[in-house]
Amino acid sequence: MQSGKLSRQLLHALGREIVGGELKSGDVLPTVEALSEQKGVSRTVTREALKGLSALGLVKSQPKVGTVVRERSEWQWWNPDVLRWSIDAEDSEFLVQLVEVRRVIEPAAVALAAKNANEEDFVELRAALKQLRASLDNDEAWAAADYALHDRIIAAAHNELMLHLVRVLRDALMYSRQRTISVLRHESGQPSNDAFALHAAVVDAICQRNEIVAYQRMVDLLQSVRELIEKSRERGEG
Amino acid sequence: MQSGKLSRQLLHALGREIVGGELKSGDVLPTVEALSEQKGVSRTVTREALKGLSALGLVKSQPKVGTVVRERSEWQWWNPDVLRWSIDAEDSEFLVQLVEVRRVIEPAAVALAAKNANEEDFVELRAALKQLRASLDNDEAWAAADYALHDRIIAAAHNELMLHLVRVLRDALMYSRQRTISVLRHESGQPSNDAFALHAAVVDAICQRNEIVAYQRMVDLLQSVRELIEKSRERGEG
DNA sequence: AATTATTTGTCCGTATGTATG
DNA sequence: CCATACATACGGACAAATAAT
Repeated sequence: MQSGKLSRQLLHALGREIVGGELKSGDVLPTVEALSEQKGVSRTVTREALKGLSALGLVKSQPKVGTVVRERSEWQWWNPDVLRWSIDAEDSEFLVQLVEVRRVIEPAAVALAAKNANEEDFVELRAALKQLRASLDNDEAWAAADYALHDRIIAAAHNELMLHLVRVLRDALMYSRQRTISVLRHESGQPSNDAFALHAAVVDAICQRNEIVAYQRMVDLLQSVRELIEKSRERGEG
Repeated sequence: MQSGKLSRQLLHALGREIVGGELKSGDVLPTVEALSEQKGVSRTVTREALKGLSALGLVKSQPKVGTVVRERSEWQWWNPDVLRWSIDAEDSEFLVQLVEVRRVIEPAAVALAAKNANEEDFVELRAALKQLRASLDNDEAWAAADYALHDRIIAAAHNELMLHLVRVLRDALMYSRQRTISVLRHESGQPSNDAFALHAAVVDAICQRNEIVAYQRMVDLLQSVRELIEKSRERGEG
């Protein structure tokens, strides 16, 4: 019948219900038997789905009591699925928090890059910056070069944990922006000498291994992107 | 027979083998049949364990090919279990990265607190700071007050995602320090007027809503803690 | 291009452990 | 201490997918 992964489908369905708020903290899910019948799947599938929810901290299963939804504070927020379900829930407050976290995490990652970057990274960063400058006249090329540069910057931190964290964050933001197409066009800002200068300032600070300045320059950059997005919204493009 | 959760035990056993490096990227695990027999559990249990590993991004299962260990870049590093297994692996490089991430995340969280704290938070923060000052003559009370203050600071950021991130990070660090007892004694530094001043500077910056200064003051604080730990190690207490 | 072998994915009848009342 | 209800565990059978021949 379904294409493979029945348990994954059920996992996502239940995950969305919980994160979306249809099932609230303390609510008890139907028994494995009942759920299986409701969804038309076997107990094995249901059990695996509940196992998955349990691993994400969304529910807790106990004999006799059943499977209950846990507090939000117990959820594993930094799991990609949980993040996506949260975005799907269209909670504007959550989106604000997501953007907010990016605004402090990325500068922090840049500060780490300023600390850990080696000569090789400097070369790569300057090359990526050069590519960005060469893309001033092409929106698509600019977006690609912008993405590549940001990626290079994080990689220069030489920290697997930070790299993964920023990636999860970036993926979540990109997913959320698939919903507001007009913003997507501006996600990396418009090509301009000003925008380029902001990027160059970040790279310069890293190459000087100045953590504080690197942090501040990234804050400046994100701020400018934010202003561009807000302006485009004021013009009714949102 | 066994005490509940057989699948969880198997999940942890396999997780440790993978994260610990005994099973390397690309390695193929035994079939469900073989694993079940090896470990003396049913196929149901084995399947659930593999499902858990899959959810953590540690493995990928495909018909005919089997269950293969994925690249480190695919792992969900910010899952508490993955972090613990990584710490158990005794990879000194990983511990360095963990401490490093803390060194930039906590200041970032403080910067966020400086942005989002309200009057109520100011009152709470000043109270926590007062408590810290009152604990200058007692190591245990100091540690407790220090912990409470840091908690208050993060809470002032009013951001669920950041709160959870810092908590996961803190839990991981505390877990890793259960192994180096002597460091544990100094985890919050020694009570001193200098240490208190560093904390007060952080709180002051937050209350002035100065993100940059708050960030820098937290960097200073963590740096001083680091110096204390290093000194204690030089004295042969590590 | 088709067949086969292998392995995961799925289903379900049954048995056991455990906590509640 | 017993009865109940629920999760947990077992294992035999079948379906689906895919690599290799």
